[in-house]
Amino acid sequence: MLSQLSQTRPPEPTLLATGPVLHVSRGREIYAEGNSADVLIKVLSGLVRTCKFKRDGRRQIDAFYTRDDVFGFEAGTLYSRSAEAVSDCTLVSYRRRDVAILAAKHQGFADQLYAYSLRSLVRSQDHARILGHTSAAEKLAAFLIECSERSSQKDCIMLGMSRMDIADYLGLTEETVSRGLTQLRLDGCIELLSARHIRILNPPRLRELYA
Amino acid sequence: MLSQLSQTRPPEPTLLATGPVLHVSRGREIYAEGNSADVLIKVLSGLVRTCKFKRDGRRQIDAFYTRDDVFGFEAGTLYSRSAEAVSDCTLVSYRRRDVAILAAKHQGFADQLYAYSLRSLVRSQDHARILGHTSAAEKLAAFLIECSERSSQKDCIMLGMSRMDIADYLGLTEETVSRGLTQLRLDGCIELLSARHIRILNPPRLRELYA
DNA sequence: CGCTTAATTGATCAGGGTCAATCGTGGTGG
DNA sequence: CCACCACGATTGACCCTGATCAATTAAGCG
Repeated sequence: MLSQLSQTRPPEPTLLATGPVLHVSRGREIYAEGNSADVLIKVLSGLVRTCKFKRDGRRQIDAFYTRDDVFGFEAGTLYSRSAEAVSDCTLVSYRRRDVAILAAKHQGFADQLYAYSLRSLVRSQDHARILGHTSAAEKLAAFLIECSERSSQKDCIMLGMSRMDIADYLGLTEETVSRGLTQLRLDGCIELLSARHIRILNPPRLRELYA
Repeated sequence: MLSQLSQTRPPEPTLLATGPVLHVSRGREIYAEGNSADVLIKVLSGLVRTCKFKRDGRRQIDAFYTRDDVFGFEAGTLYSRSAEAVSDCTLVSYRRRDVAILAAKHQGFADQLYAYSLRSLVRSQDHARILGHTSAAEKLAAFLIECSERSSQKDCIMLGMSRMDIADYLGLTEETVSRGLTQLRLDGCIELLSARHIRILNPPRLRELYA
C-alpha cells in the first residue's frame, strides 16, 4: 500500500534479510504465550504453528507458518500465543527494537513491515472465515484449498502437520478430520497418495461443493 | 511498537482526526466485496459489520466496529468483505493515497497507522479463537466477554445487533444463540434487562465456565 | 523385524441445525 | 389512547452431524 511512494528512492535493506539463525527441532517451543514479544521471526525452512491452550487442556491452533512467512506480530508487549515447531525448523529472528529503528530510517523497510502485518491480518481473517463454516466437510475443503493455494504445485499438497494439528486448526476432532478426508476421497474430490500427501483431483469442484 | 521512537519529535497530525464525514442509515451498504479499496473508514457513531456472503446465501460476519474503530485495511487493492451499517452511522473516510503520503512524511502518523492495523489483526485473531470453540455456550460466553471488555460499563452490555447478526458472527443459528442466552440466564450468569440489554452477573464465573 | 506413533474405522450419544409455532415489543394509524 | 401490525426473539419437536469412547489398521523408525 505504501510502497508505491518509495519507488524513486535508493535501494533499502530488504525486510528481514539477515539476522541470527536458530534451529528448533520438531515439537519444541519457540516462544510461549505471555513471554515478552521481543522478536519477529521469519521461517527459512520447516513448519511452525502458533496456538493457545484452553483451561480444559484443549489446544487451538491459530496459524501455520512456512518458508518466508513472518510471525510474532503483536499489538501489545507480550505474545498472545505460543509458537512451536511442527517439524524441524530453521528460523531467523529480529529484535523488535532493531526493526523499529530500521523502519524509522528507511521508508521502504517500513512499507514492507506494514505489508507483512497486513498479510498476517489476511491470514487470520481467512482462518476465521474457514472456522465460520458450519459443516466439517466445508471446513476441510476450505483448508485443503488454502493449502493448495499456498503450495507451489496447486493440485498436490504435502501436509506438514498431523490430523490432530488440522483438527485443532479447524475446531474439529482428529476423527472427524480423518472421516472427512475419507469422504472427500470417496466423492472423488481428492486422492490420498499417502497420509500426508494429497492430490486434489478437481479444485473447482471442491470449491463448488464446499464453498 | 514504533511510537516509542518518536516521542521527542514535534507533534504530528493525529491519525484520521479529520476528513469527509458520511452518514449511512441502518442496513445500507458502505462498500461491497470486490470494490476498489480506496478508503480507510473511522466510526464516529453507530455500529458497522463487515461480512462475506457464501454461494449458498449464508452470511459470515467478520467483525463489528464501533466508535473510534478503524476498518477497511486490506493487503490487496480490493475489499475482501462488504461493510454495512448495522445501525445509523456517522463515519469519516480517508483516501488510502492520502494516508500513505502522510505516513511517508510523518513518523508518528505511520506508527499510528501500523498500530491500527495490528489492532485489526488482534481483533481477527480473537474472533478466530472464539469460532474455534466447539460448544455454542462457549462461543456465546466468549462473545459476551468480548462485548463487555469493549463496553464502557464492564458488567452491562447494550447489544447493537440482532440475534441473527450474533449468529452469523459466531457460526451458529439465531435459534441456538437465543437458546444459549436463555441457558446462561437460567444458570445465573446473565440477566436480560431487555432483548439487547444484558447484565453480566458474574464475569469471572462466565470466564471460568466457558473459557 | 518388532515397536511406537499416527491414522482410520466403528458404535453410541449429545448438541446444534432445521422447520414451525408462539410470544413479545416497538411503531403506526385510527 | 388504544388497537393493530410487523418484526424480532423465544420456545418446541425432530433429526442429523460431529464428539466421544474404543478398537483396529497403517506407517515410520530404530
